[in-house]
Amino acid sequence: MSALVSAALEVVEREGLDALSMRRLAEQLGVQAASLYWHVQSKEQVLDLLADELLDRVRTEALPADLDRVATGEVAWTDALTETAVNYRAFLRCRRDAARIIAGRFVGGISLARVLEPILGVLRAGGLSAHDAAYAVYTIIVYVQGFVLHESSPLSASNAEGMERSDALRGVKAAIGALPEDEFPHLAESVDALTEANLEERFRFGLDRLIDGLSAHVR
Amino acid sequence: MSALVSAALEVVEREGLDALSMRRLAEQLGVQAASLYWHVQSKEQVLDLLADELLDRVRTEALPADLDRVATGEVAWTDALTETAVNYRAFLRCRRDAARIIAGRFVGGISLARVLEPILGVLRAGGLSAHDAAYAVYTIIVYVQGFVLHESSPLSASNAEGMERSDALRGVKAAIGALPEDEFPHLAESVDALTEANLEERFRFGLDRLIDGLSAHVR
DNA sequence: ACCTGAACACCGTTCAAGT
DNA sequence: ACCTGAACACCGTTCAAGT
Repeated sequence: MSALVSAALEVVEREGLDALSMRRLAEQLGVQAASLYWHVQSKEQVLDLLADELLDRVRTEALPADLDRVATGEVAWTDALTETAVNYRAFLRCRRDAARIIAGRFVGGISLARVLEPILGVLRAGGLSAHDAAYAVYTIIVYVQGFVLHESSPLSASNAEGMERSDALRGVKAAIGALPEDEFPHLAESVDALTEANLEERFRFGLDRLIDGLSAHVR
Repeated sequence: MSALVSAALEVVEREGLDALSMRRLAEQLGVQAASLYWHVQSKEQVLDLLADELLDRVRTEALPADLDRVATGEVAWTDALTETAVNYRAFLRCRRDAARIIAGRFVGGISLARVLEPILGVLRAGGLSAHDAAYAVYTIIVYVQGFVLHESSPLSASNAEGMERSDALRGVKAAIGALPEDEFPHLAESVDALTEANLEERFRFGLDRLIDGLSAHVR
């Protein structure tokens, strides 16, 4: 990994993606901002390199080790797929702003290929056609990235001025509670589930439904 | 709708979200940038207002008119849900940068409540518990937003220099084709489905699997 | 081959001052 | 109640010039 990418990664990890400017990145490298343009074409390209590096870490850190044991019948393909998605979410959650960096752009490089290949293998072993496996892996990725993007998105400025996320959610809950119940009967019933702070269960619910649906599609 | 919000919406529609600066917005209103801060606390708040306005339009423009005919048994809940998701995607696709604006922040206001209420009604009529209906609507929203975010995301700077999206995809396809086939056998089989330019069918595939899974969960 | 200094055309935000 | 002018501390990017 180039010094530039590792410096960029360090800035993002310590100060967040919004703090990553060409000037800040140059400072991290002990160099002037203008110098970066000898190594790189634009800030966009820095973000591409960052996304590619993160994708590489997805492969080494988030892909379960036993994906190849699906083809041998030792592991159920639905379980392998679930574990992959759960690990991917965990990865995106723990590396600062990783979801924003990866989801915001489409880098069709070798790193993506290396991530997709084993997952496609799991789906093929599960009995999906090459066509459906492509669609399925895309769907899973979109769901996981969309979920993490949502759960780590800033709350609206109005209800988030330096607040804890859970406090802000309590505010939303209170606001829903104050709505006329005859106009919003279903919302009133579902408010607790909608404003839970722990999204673990919610993630699993959607993922399980999705994989159930894929499983039913094979039969 | 306030003049400020409608001006902001106009700038976004004509020049894109990236062109929306406080200075550009002020110009649109025939005023100095500093003046905006009498009406609004920050740019963040402008984006919140924008998201809220768009959510209001989701309700009036994207929610199917016959959602209440699910409760009477005239319309199948799965069909109503599918139509809602399809319409929502179409809405996000046709209003410039709407996905980025809405997905990027969580505005727990009345506009969101008005969107969620009828969808929750559909799910409740379909037999889901209040708890599961909450999870299900969240899952659908995450999937649709994640999908549109992905399909309208910029391609990496390296393969998108002023290129058409379809040309860039052809480039990705060629790159995958050049990979050693013994190392990437599944990718080689799935490359066509992965690099299709038309995402209509792909969207429906994931959505159908998801709603199938929800449907199976009820029984 | 790699870096600097200086500049250009921008940002979001604040604040005293105006009407 | 609403707006301006000027300023502050930033941006990404270019380019001649340095070593």
